[in-house]
Amino acid sequence: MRKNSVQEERMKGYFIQATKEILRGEGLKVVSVRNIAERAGYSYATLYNYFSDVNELIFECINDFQEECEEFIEARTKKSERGLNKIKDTVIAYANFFVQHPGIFELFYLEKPNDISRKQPTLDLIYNFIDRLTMEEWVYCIKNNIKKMDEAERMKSEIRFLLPGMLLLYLNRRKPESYKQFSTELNSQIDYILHKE
Amino acid sequence: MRKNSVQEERMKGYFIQATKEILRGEGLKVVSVRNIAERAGYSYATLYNYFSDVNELIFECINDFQEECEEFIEARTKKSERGLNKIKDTVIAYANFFVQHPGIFELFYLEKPNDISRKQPTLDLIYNFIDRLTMEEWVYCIKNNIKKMDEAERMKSEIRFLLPGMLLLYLNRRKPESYKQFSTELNSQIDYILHKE
DNA sequence: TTCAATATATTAATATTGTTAATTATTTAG
DNA sequence: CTAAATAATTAACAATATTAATATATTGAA
Repeated sequence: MRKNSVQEERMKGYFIQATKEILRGEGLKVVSVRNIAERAGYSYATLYNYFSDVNELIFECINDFQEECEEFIEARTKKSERGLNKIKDTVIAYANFFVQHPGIFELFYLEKPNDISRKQPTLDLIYNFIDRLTMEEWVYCIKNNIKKMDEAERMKSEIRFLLPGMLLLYLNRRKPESYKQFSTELNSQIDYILHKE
Repeated sequence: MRKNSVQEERMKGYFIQATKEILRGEGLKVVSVRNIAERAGYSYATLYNYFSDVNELIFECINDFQEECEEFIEARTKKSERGLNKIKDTVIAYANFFVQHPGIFELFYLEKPNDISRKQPTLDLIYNFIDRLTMEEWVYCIKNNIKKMDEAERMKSEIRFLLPGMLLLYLNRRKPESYKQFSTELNSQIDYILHKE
């Protein structure tokens, strides 16, 4: 048996890479076993030597995309003033990442795993993602008495639901219809959430 | 040509009825042309004499389901105290409707129409649904000086995004994991949105 | 009423999907 | 260098949506 050899990991990587390219470019509906395999340079059946099914492969992309998203956000919030400002910028950058990559939004929030229980750790990662991204700044806010602990928790919750809600309606339902409107609405929602006390 | 005869509408109704049954029961992934046609008592190809494709048929169910949802909510808010209380009860009933019918949630928020522009009126209906359901009470609140107009608008916006956000995470990502937690979280979110001034 | 014209429904066929089985090619051990 | 193990490919299957070809009703006029 080969079992977790470097070659196996390399092969998996080829398929994951191919899947990621399709997701980033054409989106979830274009992802297919034959499509992935062709892009990876292998036969479609070969894929099944490395993944139990196509759904497992698709979900393996989530980790990579989270890193990518994190880098995207970091690059856009490096110069942000610490505290609430940085939190706001992070949330906006987060939304913009998915607006630019709707296929990745589909993967994160819409696609259902075949076996939801086996994928729960991944689903946890998604759920806690925005919390993780803003955690440092929340700690900063509390330490500097900008917000109290329970206020911060409240706000984190609101943001946790606001983001997927707005993105779902905008990306999947064209509501609001223009990016400009979406952006304005998001801005106003965040300001409101963060500034009330 | 038959063009919009009563018979044509009746035939359409059979297929819509069948689709609705499947959506309500097994959910979107079980909906298929052959499945629908069998339940309607016709051949699968017959369906194409009445709908351009299966996606159009699926979207035709939305109107019916909105009525159904409305009745569901009315039955559960009839005795609610007017004003903010009734708004809160409406929002909770709205969420519960979709928790009980996750297939209808998929249809309303997740399924993408083939031609999004042709279906925009339907998407508008979905987007404005919760606003429509609560409109009367908001008017009441403003008239009785319980809330100011701009406050009310703000709150409507928040609810408009909160609901799909929470439902998406709960129904599609099992977050939070239990209905009890979901319910508690929703309650707390609504209280917070409605009571701050 | 009967026969053509029309309208409607059905079966057959096509092109995709995911997945598994059977087969071929390649690598590895002795 | 051959035999065994491993890996990759082609073939095949079942299910999907949709279209084309065919069969069956229905209708309107003689």
